[in-house]
Amino acid sequence: MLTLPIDEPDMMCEPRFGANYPRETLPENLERDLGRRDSHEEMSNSDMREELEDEDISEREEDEDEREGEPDANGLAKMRGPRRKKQSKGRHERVKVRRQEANARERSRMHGLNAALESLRKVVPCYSKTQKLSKIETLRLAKNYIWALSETLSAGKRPDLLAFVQTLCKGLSQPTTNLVAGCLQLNARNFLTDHNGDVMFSGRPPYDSMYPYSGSDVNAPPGHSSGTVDSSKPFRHYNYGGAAYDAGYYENASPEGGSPHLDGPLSPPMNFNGIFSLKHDDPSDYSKSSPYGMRYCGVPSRATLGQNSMYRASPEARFPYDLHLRSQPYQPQAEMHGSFHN
DNA sequence: TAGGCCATCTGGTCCT
DNA sequence: AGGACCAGATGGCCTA
Repeated sequence: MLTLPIDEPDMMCEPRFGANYPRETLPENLERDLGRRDSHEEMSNSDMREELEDEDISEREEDEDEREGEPDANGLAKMRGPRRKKQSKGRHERVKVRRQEANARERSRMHGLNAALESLRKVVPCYSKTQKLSKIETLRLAKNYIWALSETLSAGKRPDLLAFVQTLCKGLSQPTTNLVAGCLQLNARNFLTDHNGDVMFSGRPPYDSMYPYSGSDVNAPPGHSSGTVDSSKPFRHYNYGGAAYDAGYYENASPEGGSPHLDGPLSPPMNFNGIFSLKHDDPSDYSKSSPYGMRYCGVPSRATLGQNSMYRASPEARFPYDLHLRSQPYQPQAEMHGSFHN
């Protein structure tokens, strides 16, 4: 549907998207519009403007002030109301051309907006060329992603996968939630979206077999009663891999409610160089060097992820997620790149 | 076929 | 005056 290539330079940095398109690019669109006109068909824009200016001169003489001519109920001509200019052919054409120029500008502006949105798609999790997130879902996911990363930064600890994904999926539609789950090779049914759009944990985390709890009850994460999970409460955090995580790390976590850790003037903290090794590579290299292994993950279809989904985490599966601290070297990203390649 | 998503057109408003 | 921005309307395409 885009009529302009989406691989434009990063347009998110441009203050005004539409203004980014030079006027020289407009005639192509404009000509398309102008091609519908039944007159001036062989005329360039400049030619047309010149002609219209000429017409303006004669217009001033030609246009006559006109009062509402229709007679009223008594048969008398209406003499009140604003004077209306008679629309000469030239004036009508000029208005038409101006409208078409405005349409072309508006199209360009929207193309710029879409290009920026496309570049946003590429930097949020679960980018797929074959299955694009909708505009609204892209914005929601981006917001959640920023929020989750901010939380991670402010906590200064390795984030919990499921809680991170829950934050990512908050408010997203079920298909998008499935998409995120698929990208992360999680079972989407483990974090269901309730009627409020809140994502709730409703099952055993898929990686608990990979990262068993250090506690005695291996079936119940800290904060949950043995063997049962209260899905009405936010998913809490586990210990895995021998590392302890705050039970309240994402407590009250909500992208809607603002970060509880970001009350200061520097909100949100974006100390990329201090904690994360954030690289902004060309999208084509994400699969090789992205600090976030979720990028460029291929999802073959919009099919709902079920219990038998190919994305279901298996004990052999690696932690499909390598958001990590510099001070905490994590397993090589190369192990999982194959899974995420688009 | 209904609903979601999208591009485009259009008129209004605001700003320079 | 002209351009950017915005929101409503409309029609096309796709999918469940």
